[in-house]
Amino acid sequence: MAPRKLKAAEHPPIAAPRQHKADAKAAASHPPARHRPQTRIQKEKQDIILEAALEVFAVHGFRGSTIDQIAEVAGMSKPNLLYYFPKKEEIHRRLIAALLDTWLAPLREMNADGDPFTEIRSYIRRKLEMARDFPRESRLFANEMLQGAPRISEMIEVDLKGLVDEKAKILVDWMDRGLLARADPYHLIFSIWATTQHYADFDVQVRAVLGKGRNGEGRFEDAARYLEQLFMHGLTPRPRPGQKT
Amino acid sequence: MAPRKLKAAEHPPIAAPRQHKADAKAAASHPPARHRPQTRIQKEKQDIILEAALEVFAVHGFRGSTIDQIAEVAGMSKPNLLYYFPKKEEIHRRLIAALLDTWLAPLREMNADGDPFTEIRSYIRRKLEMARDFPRESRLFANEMLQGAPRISEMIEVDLKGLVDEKAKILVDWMDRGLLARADPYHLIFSIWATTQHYADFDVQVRAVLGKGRNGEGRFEDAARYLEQLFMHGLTPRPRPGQKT
DNA sequence: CTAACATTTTTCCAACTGGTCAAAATTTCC
DNA sequence: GGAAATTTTGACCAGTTGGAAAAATGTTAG
Repeated sequence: MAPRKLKAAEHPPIAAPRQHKADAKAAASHPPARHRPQTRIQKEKQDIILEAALEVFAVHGFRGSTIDQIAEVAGMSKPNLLYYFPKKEEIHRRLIAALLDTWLAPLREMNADGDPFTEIRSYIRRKLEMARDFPRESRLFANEMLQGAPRISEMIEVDLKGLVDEKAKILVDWMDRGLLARADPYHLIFSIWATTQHYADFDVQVRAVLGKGRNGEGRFEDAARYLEQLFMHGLTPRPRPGQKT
Repeated sequence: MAPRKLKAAEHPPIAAPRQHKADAKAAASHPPARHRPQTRIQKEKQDIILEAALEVFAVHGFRGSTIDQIAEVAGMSKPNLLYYFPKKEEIHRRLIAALLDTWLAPLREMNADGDPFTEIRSYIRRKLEMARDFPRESRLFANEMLQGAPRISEMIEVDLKGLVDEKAKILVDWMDRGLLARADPYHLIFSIWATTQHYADFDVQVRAVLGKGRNGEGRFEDAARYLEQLFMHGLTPRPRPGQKT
């Protein structure tokens, strides 16, 4: 199939919080979720706050961001914001929780039954689309990693590692069947993460280097083309002398 | 030649400040550099401070770091620290200035007269060594980028862009001569930056995914091997049907 | 030794920070 | 319409933050 070009993907509210299974001490949030689970208005306001928080946290990190900043971006007073999220940490936690899920979705889609190159190409494109369409999410994630992931160590050690282990197996299987050049599957995945997220996290640098020219929109297309070439050629199996089968 | 393994590179004091050409208002620093340029002791203390600041800034970013933290790591009182660097921003500025220079050194070494693959392989290895030996510097840089490079926009728009433009020309020349697969030289450089720096900036993630096994030391070796393969194969010129010459 | 200078510590401060609380304004429900 | 519940605001607070001032403590050259 023709490589579908990086189209403007629908912008799902990536930051939308989702209830995580809290059974016992029924949700620690103050006024919301006491008798009735969620008011329509409450959810709206919370989303506005999370949106604003994403904007701020993505740039300044957790410690570098202030509730006042977030409140201002959200267009409400600080006490009012604190009415919905009694703790600064709670906002951050909600953002991160929602993020990781969405962030790993593209990798989850990598299908063992598909053609390796089609799958990998699709994965790269999806990741690149996410870097383009959700740069703030990417930066939030990067910020967290830079700080040593103090707030999500468990998540990356379980959910993320689990998923990567699973997909690494698929890659190795493809390699075993000679459909893909033999290479370290983990580092292969790392390299896809790195090259795609780079365009979100280091956007300023990319823009600066490419100059003020017509790169404004073209850079993601160019990146897609380049990365596709790099990985497709780089991972094409080549019969080497002294290899069995 | 046999691929020299990633050896423990000498640890040059990357953070060592260097006087930048300030001619007029002779250096804004308070007590230092008034009559005599620099006392031996002053330089020592400044280096200790810069070291500590690197440690802190690299993790928490500019806004998220406090002078108290830096002072504590440096083993001195806050006012004492402020005696050497009257402004928090000044510390950061010095770090960044020294950093960018060192950071671009590997790229500067890429030699137009060398063999393309040797040059690129060396570049990748050097960058990977830097990610391994100077992760804090890498994170400091990443932090600055994430924030939109407010303090170094000029540097990246001039020095960095200039250097990349120059090296991109070399790459294109190699491609023209059929020594290297045709590809966007800018995105080629980006991909090397991304894949190598990833091991410093996302170290926690890399460690978590690779598991608690024997990866502790091996991951940089594995990464080097993998990246070498990816880029060497990915950039090998292949005569395609319908291509002139 | 001691005056001149360099360094360090103590004290202090105004602005900012995350967060509380009760009163006021608004919305919801009957 | 009005009582009850929800949302918003203003005043406030204790701890932190970047930084200033000045006194106290070295250090060094004559």
